[in-house]
Amino acid sequence: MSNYPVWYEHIHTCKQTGARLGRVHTPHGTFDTPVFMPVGTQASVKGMSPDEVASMGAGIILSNTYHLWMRPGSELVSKAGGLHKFMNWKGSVLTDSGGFQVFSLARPKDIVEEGVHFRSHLDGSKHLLTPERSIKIQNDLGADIIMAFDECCPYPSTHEYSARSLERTTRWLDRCIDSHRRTEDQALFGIIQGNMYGDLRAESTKQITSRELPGYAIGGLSVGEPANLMYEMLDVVTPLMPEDKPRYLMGVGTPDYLIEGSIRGIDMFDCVLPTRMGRHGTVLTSHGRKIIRDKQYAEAFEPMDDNCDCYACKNFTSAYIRHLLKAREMFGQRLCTWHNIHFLLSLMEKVREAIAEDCLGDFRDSFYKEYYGSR
RNA sequence: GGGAGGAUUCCCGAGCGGCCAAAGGGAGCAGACUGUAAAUCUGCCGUCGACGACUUCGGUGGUUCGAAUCCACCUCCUCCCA
Repeated sequence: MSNYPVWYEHIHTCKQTGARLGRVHTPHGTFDTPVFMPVGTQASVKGMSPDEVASMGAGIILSNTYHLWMRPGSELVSKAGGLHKFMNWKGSVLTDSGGFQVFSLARPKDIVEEGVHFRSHLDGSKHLLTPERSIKIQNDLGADIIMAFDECCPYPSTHEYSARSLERTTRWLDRCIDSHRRTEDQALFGIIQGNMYGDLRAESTKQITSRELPGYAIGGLSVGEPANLMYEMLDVVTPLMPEDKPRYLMGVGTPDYLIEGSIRGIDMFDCVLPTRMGRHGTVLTSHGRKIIRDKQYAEAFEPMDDNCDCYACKNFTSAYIRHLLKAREMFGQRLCTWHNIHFLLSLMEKVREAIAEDCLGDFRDSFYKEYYGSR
């Protein structure tokens, strides 16, 4: 069917919006797109067992090169038989390259042509992460999809810096391609950068997609810029991307971004938001965000979301879950996480149905009406 | 019966003459969270018509320009000796 270990099967394009309905095939199964990928940075979706995550319908999860490199070490994971076996996840896995850590780690970081000098957040020890090393680690981890080592430059950044950063990301991509050793069962995705500059985004897209790869990602968005700016960038980039490869918008996960991204032709999304927010006591519902920890839910003897059929909503009341959260019982965090992941997975399912029926625009309108409310 | 210590804002607990509406915790309240250094972080937390004013530190009186802080008595706790 394809020369790649991971390939995209296009099923339908929404006549109303142009959104893509598809299916991605990997060595560990297939999943329908647009898809939301829960994040399990340290080989675990925080608080959830793999069975629980799978039972919600997740076909693919994310994990992280940097974290697993620092602990327990990629050789150990390799010895264990790879990430899938190590964590007993039977679906697909995507590993991020550590590129995002270059951007997010709040400590002196030295970005040079060779790579990035890091200090471990665990013990302060010094390390150098390079494109070659990132790929080697990801080869050891054994995910189905691995990501190029890129530089995700912050917002705002100057045009000049963003341009230099973009060029470096492309050079790093070539080094990733050259050092990739498991091309038969691991698909390497390139990452488009360019910050918030249309011309740079276009240039980066041209450069990255000129390399023959099984998929492409858009990085460096959703880093604090206004929503309109992100949509503007997507409108520049997605039309320039090949139609026969999956398109992954990195780090995006609010319901509105997922819908708007889908409309703009994105196939894959990931975000820590549902798990982190869940642990912090906030849930996404069909009626908008609810800080379930707040006093207003103290006597809410009803589900967090009356339109939800997740384990938490089917079995427990807001009042009970609020109590668990206030009492710092971990089950409360688990239930909120459970609900949030389920919420986004089921949102994507509805998005896919709407694409199939050529009415994603209508779906968006009715979803927003309910989510943001007119109350 | 004798001796010693103590009572501080919801709780614990600093403070020991002015810089004290009173440290610091906890609890409470509100908010943030977008390729996870995040079971985290931030703000508020005496009252008010609030960049100022007013009422507080067991009670009542004193000393002092000025007291949660010093003195006297009272109330209540705790501990030690009989």
